[in-house]
Amino acid sequence: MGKTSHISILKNPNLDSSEVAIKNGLSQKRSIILIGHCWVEYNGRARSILEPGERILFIKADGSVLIHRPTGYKPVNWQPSNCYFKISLINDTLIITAIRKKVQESLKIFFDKLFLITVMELVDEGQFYLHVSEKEIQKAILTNPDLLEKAFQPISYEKKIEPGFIDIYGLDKEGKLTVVEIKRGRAGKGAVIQLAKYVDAIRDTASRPVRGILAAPQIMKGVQKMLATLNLDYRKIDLKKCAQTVTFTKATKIQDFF
Amino acid sequence: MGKTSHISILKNPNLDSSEVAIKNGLSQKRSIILIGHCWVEYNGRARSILEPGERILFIKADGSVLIHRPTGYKPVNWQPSNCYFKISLINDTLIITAIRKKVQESLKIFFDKLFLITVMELVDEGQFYLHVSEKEIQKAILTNPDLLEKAFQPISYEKKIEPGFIDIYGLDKEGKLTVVEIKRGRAGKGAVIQLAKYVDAIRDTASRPVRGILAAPQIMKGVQKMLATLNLDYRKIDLKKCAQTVTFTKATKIQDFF
DNA sequence: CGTGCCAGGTGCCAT
DNA sequence: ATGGCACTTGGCACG
Repeated sequence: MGKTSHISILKNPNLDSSEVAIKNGLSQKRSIILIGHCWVEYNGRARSILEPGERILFIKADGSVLIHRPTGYKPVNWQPSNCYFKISLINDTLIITAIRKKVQESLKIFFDKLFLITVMELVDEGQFYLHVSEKEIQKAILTNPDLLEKAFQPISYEKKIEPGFIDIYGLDKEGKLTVVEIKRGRAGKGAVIQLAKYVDAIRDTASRPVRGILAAPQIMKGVQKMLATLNLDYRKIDLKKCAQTVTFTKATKIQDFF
Repeated sequence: MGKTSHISILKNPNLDSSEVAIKNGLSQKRSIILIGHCWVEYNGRARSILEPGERILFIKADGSVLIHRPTGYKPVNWQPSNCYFKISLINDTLIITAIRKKVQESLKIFFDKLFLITVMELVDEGQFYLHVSEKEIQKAILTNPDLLEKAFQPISYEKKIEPGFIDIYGLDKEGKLTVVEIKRGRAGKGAVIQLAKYVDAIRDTASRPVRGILAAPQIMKGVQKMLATLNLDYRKIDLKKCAQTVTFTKATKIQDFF
């Protein structure tokens, strides 16, 4: 048993001491990494079976579970946070059951050999910032409407109407009611359909002319024609300019623009 | 430095020896777990910054990368398999860069303190089986059409028409053309819209009566009414029976049914 | 809680 | 590569 500042390690533990270590770790809300030979059963929205092999089991302090094979960036089995655990040792097999009760789901991991147990308490207060999401494009356009179109005037955003939410709602330079649908990637037919629905809905309620703009950095093949048919517009969005417009700080909230 | 069958461990290593251990591990195609204090930059389809904190970095033998914070089932940053690495030690900071060249994306992890390095070679030949996906419901209905409706006769599946693909296409016991849309979970409005589109499309081309069936284990509130309005049917699917119908082997392919 | 929709979505399979 | 769509999707926001 080695111990660093806040990490405990067990090398080649027997299953009895493993059981104790895991139970202690869980009760103390530590994160736990188990490396060993195991097999897995999942039952819930679907069902799965993973045959025996050497894997890494990762249980986080918040009760999320990941099982990783030696390849692939995605876990082979998992359980989102807030599940509770049952640990038992039956017939030389250590059984870890992770249960989620909201959606009746259970994950059972059976270990017959453990190579390494790491129990740790990690301190992580760092903020995570993701830039140029759809929300940030929205924010950028609200901050600087010229990014969309000269003299565009936003009225509101995330406006609720029957089919869903309108990304941005405003007036164009002619003063015509305008519905803007934002896509952060290459916009496809789906985006056009969504926009058309919103335009129709607004036209019904407002009973005056309504423009529809698809705002995206790129559109897929055929989308331009589809837009033309439906009498909708496309405005190319410059992600770099959006990124520059949106401040590099998290502090400014979108609400601050109104 | 401790060593088990195929796991090497370094506790509280200095950055110099860490650099060596990581480079060796990578060149030997091992999986590596680093636990330490780090910050992260991601640049690619989007951009992100993760401020300093204690995390787990997991590099797999196939060149995939995961960075996990102490909470949340998803990695905060990642990189899919087959990326290549650059390791450098600059100003008491160990910098690990994981680069994917297909889609120009890079992930940079900066460590100023490492608590634990684990380098391992995992052997995992076990098969993974997943059951009762939408595909398997489809397979089950094709095998035993009574699971959908008495005397239903499938004609084809994944039939391509203008708006997309029809899950199952066939004749009901009256010989009427029938479009089946399958949902593996609780079907919502979206599923009804999808089904309606397909029914309309088929009606246009076939110019004879067409039935539409929504096949799902459950439907959401209001969907029944929506179906009634659009003159579409709902057939409840019994997932247990589907699971029994579909053999518990991975070998059988859906093509074998035609 | 359900409903809607985005995601660095990912993954699979089709043309 | 591009397109269409499911996913144990997860996650957030909002009525």
